[in-house]
Amino acid sequence: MTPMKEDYLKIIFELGGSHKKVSNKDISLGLGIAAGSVTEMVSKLADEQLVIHEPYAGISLTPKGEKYAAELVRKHRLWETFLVDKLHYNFADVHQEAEVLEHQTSDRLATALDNFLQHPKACPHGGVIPSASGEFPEVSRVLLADAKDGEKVTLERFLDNHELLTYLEELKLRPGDEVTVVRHEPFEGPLVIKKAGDDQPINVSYKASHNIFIRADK
Amino acid sequence: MTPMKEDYLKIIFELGGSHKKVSNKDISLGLGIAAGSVTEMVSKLADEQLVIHEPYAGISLTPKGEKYAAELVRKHRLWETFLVDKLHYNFADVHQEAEVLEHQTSDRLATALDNFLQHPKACPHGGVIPSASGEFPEVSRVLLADAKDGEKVTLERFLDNHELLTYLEELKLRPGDEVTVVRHEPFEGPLVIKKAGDDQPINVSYKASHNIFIRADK
DNA sequence: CAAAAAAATTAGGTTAGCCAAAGATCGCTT
DNA sequence: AAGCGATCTTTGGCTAACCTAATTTTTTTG
Repeated sequence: MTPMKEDYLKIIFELGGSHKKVSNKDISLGLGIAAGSVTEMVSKLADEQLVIHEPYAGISLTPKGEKYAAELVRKHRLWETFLVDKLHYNFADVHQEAEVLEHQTSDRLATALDNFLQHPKACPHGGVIPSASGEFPEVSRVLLADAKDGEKVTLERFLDNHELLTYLEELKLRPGDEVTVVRHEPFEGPLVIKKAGDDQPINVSYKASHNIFIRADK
Repeated sequence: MTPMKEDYLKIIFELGGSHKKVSNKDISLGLGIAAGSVTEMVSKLADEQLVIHEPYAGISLTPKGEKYAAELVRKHRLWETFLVDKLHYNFADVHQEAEVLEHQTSDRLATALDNFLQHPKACPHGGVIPSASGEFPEVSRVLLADAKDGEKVTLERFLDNHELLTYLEELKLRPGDEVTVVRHEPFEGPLVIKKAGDDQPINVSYKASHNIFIRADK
């Protein structure tokens, strides 16, 4: 298994999990790799029984592929937690470091890290950390962008992207925050929200609102 | 810079430092790569001014190459220290993990690790950790094997080899230990030593005594 | 000191992963 | 239901590292 194959598995996992099929284009855009190259790599992963590829229809992980991807996500998020909790990195900056370390992390090292960090449940931007055997609880796939005006929701998880996290750090938004959706501005304009207990509304860019997952407050 | 180029720099550093020229064959054997491939890679490194290659004569590091190699050694040894001190790895097992992590370690991460570890001077088996700028003090090249009977010395550094380190761990010997040499058994027999404050003598195999560097106690 | 042995270099070929561009397929809109 | 645009696959080509085999240079030795 090479780092690039691992990146493909991870992005399929993140974009679709086991349920949803992912398109070639999603992967192409997500990894910044030409569509033709994606087709080629996906067919290699299919040969290894890690994904199922139905040409023109979509790509999804096999159970084996999903387990592998979850272990990678686990390693990634353990590193992020380490960097923030122990090395005092700021939470927007950990992704790049973790992105390369995850590919070089043995299972033994992941276990040792997990012990050292005292078995964290989630990484700094809200992603659940899968177990050593690749199990992970169901997670929200509902976008902030899709919340109705007036709805009250909790921010669960931010996509792990440097610009996004920097932006959200500036807006003082963190996983776990409770917010009320005020309105959706037209023409891909910002989403206006209010943090619980806060008077000032916050404008969240259209793009950012598609990179934040929420859980509806009961 | 790719991981493989880094491995070439490191082995040239370890086999020859700045003083000695290293042969194509040394590198070929050390990395397990065919001689022809070594020639090819060395000429790329020469293009980048990291090594000087005089065909048929030998290969040596430029100051730039030496600095780069020392930074890699620094990263390697910081990881080893982390694994032993924080993750409670046993000191014979850290080399392989560090070997891969070192290539994925940004300068920023190395600095953060160094702070977290409180600026260790040496790795778990006694190797000096170069500074962030690639400087490193002169190091003992005196073998335990060459100490005189009755001499009192400090163990400074063990070669980074898994079998050796496992053996020394069983003997409960560590860098920094003060020992008195009792006698050299003949016919490549063991070296008998006593640890300071210990009554039991310890037998150190002939071969191991040639892989341990010492500093004479004043 | 020439011939054989050893070491290094050059040459030709492979694989993994990438790209751009051409060609195939799908599906939406009219 | 037909065409057009979007998406996907195929094709041909590139680069980094590797290999083996052939050749060249250096060193050793009879």
